[in-house]
Amino acid sequence: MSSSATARSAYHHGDLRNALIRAAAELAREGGPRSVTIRAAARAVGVTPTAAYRHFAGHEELLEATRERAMEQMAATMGAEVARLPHTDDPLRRALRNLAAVGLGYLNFATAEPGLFRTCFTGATRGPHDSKTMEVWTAEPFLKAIAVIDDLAAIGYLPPERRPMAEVAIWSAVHGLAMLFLDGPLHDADEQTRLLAVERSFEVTAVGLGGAALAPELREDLFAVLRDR
Amino acid sequence: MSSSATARSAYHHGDLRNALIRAAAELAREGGPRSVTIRAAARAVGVTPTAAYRHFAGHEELLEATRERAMEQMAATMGAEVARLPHTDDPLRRALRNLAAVGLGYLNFATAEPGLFRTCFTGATRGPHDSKTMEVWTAEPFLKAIAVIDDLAAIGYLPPERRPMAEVAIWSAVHGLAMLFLDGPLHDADEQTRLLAVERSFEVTAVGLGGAALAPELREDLFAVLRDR
DNA sequence: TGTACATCAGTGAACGCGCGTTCACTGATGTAC
DNA sequence: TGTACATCAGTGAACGCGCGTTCACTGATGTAC
Repeated sequence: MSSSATARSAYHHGDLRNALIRAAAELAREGGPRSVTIRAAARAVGVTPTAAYRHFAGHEELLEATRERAMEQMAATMGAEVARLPHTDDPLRRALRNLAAVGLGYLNFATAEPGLFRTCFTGATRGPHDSKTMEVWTAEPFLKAIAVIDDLAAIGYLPPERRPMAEVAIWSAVHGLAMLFLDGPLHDADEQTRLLAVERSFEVTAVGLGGAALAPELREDLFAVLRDR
Repeated sequence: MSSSATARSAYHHGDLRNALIRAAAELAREGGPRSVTIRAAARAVGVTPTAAYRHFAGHEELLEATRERAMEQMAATMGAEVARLPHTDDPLRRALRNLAAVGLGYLNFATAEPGLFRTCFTGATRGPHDSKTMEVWTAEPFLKAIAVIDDLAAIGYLPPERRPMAEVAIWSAVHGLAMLFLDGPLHDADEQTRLLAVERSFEVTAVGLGGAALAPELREDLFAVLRDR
């Protein structure tokens, strides 16, 4: 019985580290990264602050674990958006739909979970040469985006001379849009205005990458993906 | 003598409100918006924290004044970048150069003064219907950008059906790029990589807005603006 | 021109807050014999 | 199978910190007469 996860004694929690991370993520969800404190997390779990120091070196380590958890949830949202895409045999259409879905998932996560979204981008860069910095690109959400871009390159939509920094252009557009929704002038915009902003941003990016206007029929197909949130 | 600004008594400061804002801006410059506190600003000026309450209702009001000051400095950086543009009679070239210069000024400010840059986007949105929200668009930096876009529309580069949300697309691209430099994977990138990122982002946005590839000669002219930081 | 006095702009001390972190400790667990 | 004991994972109290804010106060200023 003592080894059972459900019937643990009150004194020995049994899974305190994960419980603290979960509590911290909930704090982040409600109040952003600033709300993530050792004391608050311990309080939520019903444990003494000191107990947390058995599992984390300090506050920063708890925050980092919370950040990773938030990243995972963001990747899941993005993945879900891609997964519900209708099937098509047209590789260009598929690649562009994927691009739209990935970006849409990013935006949906940002607006649905602003606290977690902000936590994703907190304390990522510490000292001048912290290894965390480059990790951002290797986090799951970004790997998803890069895979889509590779597809666009593979089918020739993105010619080799325009391949470099394509991820930067795409991520900038999407992340900047998210900031406009969260902290900027689009904060109180209605659904229609936001949709228009998403459509135009996506079109500008897609056209800018491809180098020519989208075929009207393709354009409509992609807008349909964006509308179907 | 008592009315002289230089020979004020030690007891009566004479310009404490502005002195506190200046001190707060310096704190923001060094440590971002989180470093802006009433106590620290008062300390820097050499005055009791209580004295600040003669000039500000509380901490939030000081932070807001600091934010406005940071915005002004950002607008000045952008304006300087536009001002040093070489003259040309070609209206399209001029409009696109202006766009490049405005964006470049934004990026230069972000990388040169990250603390102030972050302060610009802090606490901008309070409650659900705070009037501050919409003010972001009417702040000087954004008015500069909108004026440039209006020029692009006036000369026909931006046809009416693509005019809506053009400022969103542009601001997103530039702001997102700034975030990549500040907190993202481009944080430790060398000058050449950053320049490439700026060039590609600018090109993608310009092409996406215009709907067709840039003439090679025009493209080179704009890249020259970006290189000449 | 001189002076009484209202007003203005500061001081100094204190409050309560939540935080990160450390200390000596104790109850629970599981293993060696 | 039973028990002594090392180890593990918590408790409870306390520390110092900087913060926002308030209180009763006092020194400086300038204006009415």
